[in-house]
Amino acid sequence: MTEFDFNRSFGFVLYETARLLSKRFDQRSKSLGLTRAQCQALAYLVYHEGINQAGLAELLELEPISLARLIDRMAQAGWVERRPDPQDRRAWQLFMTEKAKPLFAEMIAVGREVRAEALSGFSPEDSDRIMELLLRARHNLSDHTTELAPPESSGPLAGAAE
Amino acid sequence: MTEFDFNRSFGFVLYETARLLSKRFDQRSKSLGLTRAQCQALAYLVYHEGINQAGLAELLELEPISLARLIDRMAQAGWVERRPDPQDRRAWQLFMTEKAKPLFAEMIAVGREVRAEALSGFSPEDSDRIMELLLRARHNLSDHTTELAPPESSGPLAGAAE
DNA sequence: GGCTTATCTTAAGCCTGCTTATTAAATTAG
DNA sequence: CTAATTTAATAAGCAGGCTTAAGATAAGCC
Repeated sequence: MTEFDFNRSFGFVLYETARLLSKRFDQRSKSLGLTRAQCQALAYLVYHEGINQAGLAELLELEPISLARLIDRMAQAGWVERRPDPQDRRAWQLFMTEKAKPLFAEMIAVGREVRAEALSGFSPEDSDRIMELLLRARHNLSDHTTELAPPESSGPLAGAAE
Repeated sequence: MTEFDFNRSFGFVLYETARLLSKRFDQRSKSLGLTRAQCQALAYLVYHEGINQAGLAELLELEPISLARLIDRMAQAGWVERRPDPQDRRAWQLFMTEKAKPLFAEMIAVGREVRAEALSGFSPEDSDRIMELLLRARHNLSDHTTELAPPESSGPLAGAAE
């Protein structure tokens, strides 16, 4: 009779793996002054300048209030600027500051290092496979599961996704 | 020229998937009065009665202080009891209370539901594969990467891992 | 116009995790 | 035995999630 092997419980394994990876990212990115969550928010913001908080929260799939406080800290640190939306007095338009722009190369390098550590010993096929399977799982858990995956679109950081 | 597709960045995808799944678990387990993290701690505790906090933190791969406050809340709620270790006056021995024991079946059911949602549309091979790949990644990110995976051991909840 | 509903943001309060640092006790070195 | 080191637990302070609820504005309907 084998133990309920929580060490092999899907949810626990997934959550721990993500937490350990996030911890590694934060350790390595500490010199940047940006956390993993802030990097992610900035990453989306680059391609959606002027988006409001509700829209960015939608992209990041987190609650608007969670994003609001993330933006609070980033605005405080000078990475992000809030400008009033001239069309909608309830909303802010969000912009990266010039100060934040030089950080992209470093963010990408940190991401690459952490990914390499996590996927050490993975064949290219294994790496592709885990991404594919995670994307499917994320899609299943998403609130808007009817939407399609976003198409490859143009931008200044071609092929950098890891 | 394709965008840096953060939507396909390994770390971001992994983290989001885990967060969405954890959110689902907490939504469904709210009636239990236990969060995902508390369920996980209890799950390990069942098979390690009398373990101290440092040991349990090691099993869960989180920092001792993180576990200490988790245990604070669980002791407060009456799920866990701290008893002084007669051999070591620094340490507590941790025990599940009787009150907590009936919750296991429900915890497992919630885990099963959430897993089914996440892995909807996955073939059995896909399900096995994502677990295997996640376990390898977690092992790579673990602090004690030299240790082997734990063997199948005996216990009262055979084959329940999902 | 006026009412109702929906949307954007934030407040309050909570849980979970981290880093850093402290205290107390056990263990080891000399 | 004593001193130095290690270990168990906790304190303080912070980031980042959540739920629930509120305020302000926009949009839609009559």
